[in-house]
Amino acid sequence: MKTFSINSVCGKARAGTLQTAHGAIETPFFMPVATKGSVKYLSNEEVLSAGTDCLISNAFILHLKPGLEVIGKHKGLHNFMHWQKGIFTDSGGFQVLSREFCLRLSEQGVLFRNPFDGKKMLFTPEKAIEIQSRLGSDVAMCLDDVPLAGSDLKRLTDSAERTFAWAKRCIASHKNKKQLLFGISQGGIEKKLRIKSTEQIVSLDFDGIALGGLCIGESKEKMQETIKSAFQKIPFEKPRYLMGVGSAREIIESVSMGIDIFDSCFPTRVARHGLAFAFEKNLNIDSSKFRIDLKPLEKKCNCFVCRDYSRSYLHHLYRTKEENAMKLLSYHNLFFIQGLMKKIRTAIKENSFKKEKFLKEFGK
RNA sequence: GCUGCGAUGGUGCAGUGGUUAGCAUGAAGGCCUGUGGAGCCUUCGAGCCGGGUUCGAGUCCCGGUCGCGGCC
Repeated sequence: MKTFSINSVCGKARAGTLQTAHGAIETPFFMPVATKGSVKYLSNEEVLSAGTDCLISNAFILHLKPGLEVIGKHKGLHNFMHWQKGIFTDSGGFQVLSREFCLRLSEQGVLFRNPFDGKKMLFTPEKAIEIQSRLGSDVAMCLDDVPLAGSDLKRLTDSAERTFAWAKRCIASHKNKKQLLFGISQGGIEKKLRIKSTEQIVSLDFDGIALGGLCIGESKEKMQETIKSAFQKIPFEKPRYLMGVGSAREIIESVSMGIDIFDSCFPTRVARHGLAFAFEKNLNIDSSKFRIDLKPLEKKCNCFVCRDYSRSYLHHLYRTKEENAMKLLSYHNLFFIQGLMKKIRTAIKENSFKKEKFLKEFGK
């Protein structure tokens, strides 16, 4: 059965559906990040009502805590977190390589220290696949080697080669028929390397192709150039996933180039730092200019936060460090981005998607 | 009435007789993009008043004002 079908094309932008074990998900879509099985400050009911069809959780983090035994008792992550729509799992490459965990990186895998018991453990591509299979996510991601922004050519080359080697091991050990598996291309913003890496990943017949190691500090222009060069090698019919992108502007730009899937902690993280998305200009609710402002965050937004609460109240909650401020702002930002995605899908289907129009409306 | 202590950015504190007086918080602005839970950056903003000692005082001395405490 075909897992991905493209139903409409508008320029390079496409709208389609990704078939998963938990239903079809319309593309392009955005996934909020639920690393530990929860989008920070939001209940899953709220995540759903904000317009979310799919979220992304983290295999590496979840296998450390609560562990597969606990989640296994629930027969998988969907039941454990009571979320019956789509779930991607990130392998954990992004985390395990951080200074906090990583002891040594080798061809075999990543030697890391488990912070909960201090034990040294080896995280391998096979392990990443096994964990994700047992979590029962709809889409598993390969373990990849994510270089830091600004890495030199040698590091980028190593990372791309290791990612390819690991991708082969991931695909060889992936037996879960109900679960899709996406490969990840690396290569930073080095055009040749990125093209080569993408070519290698594409050669392995994954269910989807992700672009990794982007939007981590490089310029937006470089990121776009990189996406364009990678796209020379990704077949039209494959779902294309740009990892880590979540601002309205970058989403619009990327959709117009043909990206189908996004994930990012951006909307919810900036919410926790007091930034509320809006059409004219994003607003920092911390600013005292909102002390007495009876308007909603965004008058054209239909979310319950904008319907029910004033900027003044949200400013007060934020200033007094009430957790509700985090929740309400997170909800609004997620609703805002999911509203954008819905509008994008509709526009593509109606063949009226215009990047400039969307940027004017949403992009700051 | 006597006496002790104190007085430093809006707020709470630090400090040394000697360059641009620190820190926290606050205010203004910016950032955050495959998240270990409220982070990061830039800027703004001050020594109660009046005398004196000294080359030089926020710092030492005298007087005053205000605040807190004690005593009669």
